[in-house]
Formats: sequence, structure tokens, C-alpha cells
Amino acid sequence: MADTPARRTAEPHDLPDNGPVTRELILSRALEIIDHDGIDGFSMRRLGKVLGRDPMTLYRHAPSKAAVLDGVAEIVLDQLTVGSADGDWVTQLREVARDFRRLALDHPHVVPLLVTRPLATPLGLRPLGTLRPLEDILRLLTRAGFGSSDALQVYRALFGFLHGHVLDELQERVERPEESDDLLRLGLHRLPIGDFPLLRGLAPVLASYDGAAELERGLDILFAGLTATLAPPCP
Amino acid sequence: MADTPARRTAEPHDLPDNGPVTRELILSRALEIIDHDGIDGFSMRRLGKVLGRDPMTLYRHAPSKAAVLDGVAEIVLDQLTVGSADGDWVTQLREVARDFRRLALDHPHVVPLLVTRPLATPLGLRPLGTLRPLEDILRLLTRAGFGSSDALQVYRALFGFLHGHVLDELQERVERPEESDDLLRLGLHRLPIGDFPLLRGLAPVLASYDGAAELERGLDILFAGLTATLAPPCP
DNA sequence: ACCGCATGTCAACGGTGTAGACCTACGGTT
DNA sequence: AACCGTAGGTCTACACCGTTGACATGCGGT
Repeated sequence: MADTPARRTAEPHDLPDNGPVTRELILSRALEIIDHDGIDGFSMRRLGKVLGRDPMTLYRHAPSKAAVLDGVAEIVLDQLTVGSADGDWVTQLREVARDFRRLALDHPHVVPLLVTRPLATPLGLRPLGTLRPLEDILRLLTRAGFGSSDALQVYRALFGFLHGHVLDELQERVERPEESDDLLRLGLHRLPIGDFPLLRGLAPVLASYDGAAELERGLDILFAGLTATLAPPCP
Repeated sequence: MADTPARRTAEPHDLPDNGPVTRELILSRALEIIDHDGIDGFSMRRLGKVLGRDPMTLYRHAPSKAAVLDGVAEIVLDQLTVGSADGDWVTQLREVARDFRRLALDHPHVVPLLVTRPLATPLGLRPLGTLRPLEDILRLLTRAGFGSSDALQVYRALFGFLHGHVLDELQERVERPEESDDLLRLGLHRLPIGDFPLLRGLAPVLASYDGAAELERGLDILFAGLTATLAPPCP
């Protein structure tokens, strides 16, 4: 009796065939796979397996694999909240920046999608969720008194900086965290001593990188520069 | 006799089987493919075809496809010249920044590799060509009198900004360049009017984006902020 | 004369994205 | 009650992919 006929293999989550498949379900499982194994670990067939469905089922809900990846970027970006905090525009944008950084650290494998997918698609055809933060920030800034063109400048400066910072921070990965010697921890001992003397010498500095502090420093510079350059918004 | 048996099919470049295959030849052909069709258009089999060789030949010169991609990023980055210009450190770095932007515009499809590949590899095991600009800039800055830790800060700030700027600039792609109406050119007419009023209103501003000017503006801000924050280098 | 090594080739394996035909169940209309 | 259109799910099949392992060839050194 007690032998349910061995239909019990699936991935960690295994609800082999509950309710119908929805777009949200697909995307959230896809996100889990990517978080766990990176983009290379993701395939339609594997996603099908996780959902306990034939891979072709996915194509009833998404037109292609690329669309699924776009969707994943979208749901991650949806978690970015834009105008919740109060205060002037600078402190509000600072909050957005910290939020974005947190998202990136929570889903490092998704960052390539975030910064790279839009390159393939002209503005107007991007997933709407991807454009939401832009619109929200434009609203925030126009409310603060900026002209629309200046608002766009600020947005571009902020997200340009943000994308760059996040990529930089994620690059500083440690190779062997248990190692106590900084050179070895970072794998820098492999570099030819003659060719990279300065870089090798930087091991201790590199090892003590503080992303959050770096972000704040960058924001300080950015906002100082922006307020100095732009016509100040009428209050 | 005179019938070379129809061995004359290949891609545009077609030197079907001249001299031996070298790493440089492989990488430069790979770059051509990527420039032409993007990263998705690149495969080992296709690269083999372009070289007039069996795809497996490639594996005598590169351990994997990922290594070829790293190599492509490397040869593009090799074209970045650091320290040729003279002047103080600010003007030298400005020149590097302009150079980097030019590289990105010349090889837009390579940019994802440039910003994304390092995420997979800890500093010490990256292709040396990838680390060269870092070391060169560190040298430039220490010569200018910076302490090594400050030099690293400057490098990080500069390339963080640069990566972000280039990604942003490449995102502003035009959908239908021949169209005269800005809304249509950018594909913005597709956006729900109610949800994205501000973004739609920005069509003319978006359409007249000037990447070079934007870069200079950003550099102004960046260097102003850096010189204000850092202890000035002893001259 | 021999060996070893660098280079190139071939066939094969297991994986991939997705087109097309098919099957089933259900809600609305007649 | 009979019908049908549609949405969701499944199956098969195709063309392609990255890469392993065995095999062929020619050259330089011993």
C-alpha cells in the first residue's frame, strides 16, 4: 500500500504537480535556480523539472527563454522601492541607492541580467517592470522641483554610478576566505612579481574593502557634483 | 589534377587553411564574430568554420569556450592605452576614460564581457591582460604622488563610473532611426500613457542624448569630488 | 632510427532551445 | 443538450551546442 509509486523525485522545493503554473511561479522558481547556480545553471528543461512539468509547458506562459530571463530581472527590480522614505530628494535617492545595492548583494547572479539585458532591447520594448524605477524617480525629482531634462540627468548619473559600483563591488570576490595571508586569500600570489608589483602590494587594502562605505563615499561625491552643476530645484 | 576539390566555402574572410592556427588568430576571428552577431551568435563550431578548421582544433589553443571569451575581452582591453598623454594625473585619466568609451562604442557587443566576466573569477586568476590597466593606472597615480591606498580608491571610482556610463550610453539605443517623431523612434509609444507620463514626455530629451558630453560632465563631477575628498598628492 | 610532442581530425555523448502535432477539460453559446 | 473555441499540458523531433577520447600526422631532438 504505502508505496506511492516512486513519483517523488524533484528539486529541493518539490511540489511535483500542484495547482496550475503561473507566470509568477515560473519566475520565482527561475530566480531560485539562478540564485543557486548562476545563469549558466539555468535552462528551460531544468526549470520544467523544478516545477514538475514538461519543459514545453513553460512556453504557454513565456514566449522564449530570453523572456524568462527578462522576467527574472523584472521581479528583482520590482523589489526596489522608490519613494517610501521622506526627506529631501537627496536623502530619498540615497535610500534608493542603498536599496539597489542590497538587492544586488542578495542576488549577485542576477546582476549581469540587470545591467546587460537592456542592451539588447530598445527602451520602448523593455519589460514594463524594468522602466518603473525610471518613471518613479522622474516623479520624485519633478516633485522636488526639477525640470524634466534635469531630472533625467540626475537619474542617469545615479544609475550609471550605481551599476558601476555594484559591478565593482561584486568583482572583489575572495578566492580562499579561510586563508589568513591576504596575498593568498585573493589569489594574488599567482601574478608575476615583476609585472604587477603595485597590485600585489595592495593585497591588504583590497582585502579590507568595505562596499557600503564605498557606496556612501561615491554618493557624497555624486550629489556634491550634481547640486553644484545643476540649477537648484525651486523648493 | 588541377581540381582542388571544391574546398572553397567559408565565411567572409575565408582563408580556408593557411598557416597554423594561433591564439591571436582565434581571438581576432572570435572578436569579429561577436562584433557582427553578438555573443549569442558566437559558438565554437562557428568559429571553427570561420577558421576553416575542425572545431576541435580550437581546444589545442584554448581550454574552453569561456577561456576564448575571456581572451576576447583581453584583446579588446589591450587596446586601452594608459599613460601615453602627458599632463597631470587628471588629464591623463580623462584620456583613459575617453579611450575606454571609444573602445566600448567600437565593440558594443563585447561590453557585457568586459563588465561581466570578471564576476566569475577572483582577481588573481583573471587573464593578465585584464589586470594590466589596473596596474598601469596604479603606476600613473603613484608617480603622481598618491599613496597606494588612495590610488586604488581613484581607480575604483573611475572604473566604476566608466562601467556604469558605458552601460547607460549603450542602453539608449534607437529602435527606428529613420522615423522622425521621437516617440516612435524610441518605441516609447508602446508605453501605457497613464503609467508612464513622464517617461513619454522625455522623448525629445532622450533622442538628443550626447554620450561624449555626458562622459565629460561625469568626469568633471568625479574629479571635483575626488580632489576635494582625497589628500592632494605631493607634487 | 627512434621517440615525443605539437597540431589537426573524427566520431560520439549528453545537453540545449524550441516548432509542431496532439490530447484534454472547461466555459459560453446556441 | 450539443457544440465549439480556447487554454493548458504533453510528446516527439530537429538542429545545434560544448566537450571527451581515440586516432592520424609531421617535425625536432636524441
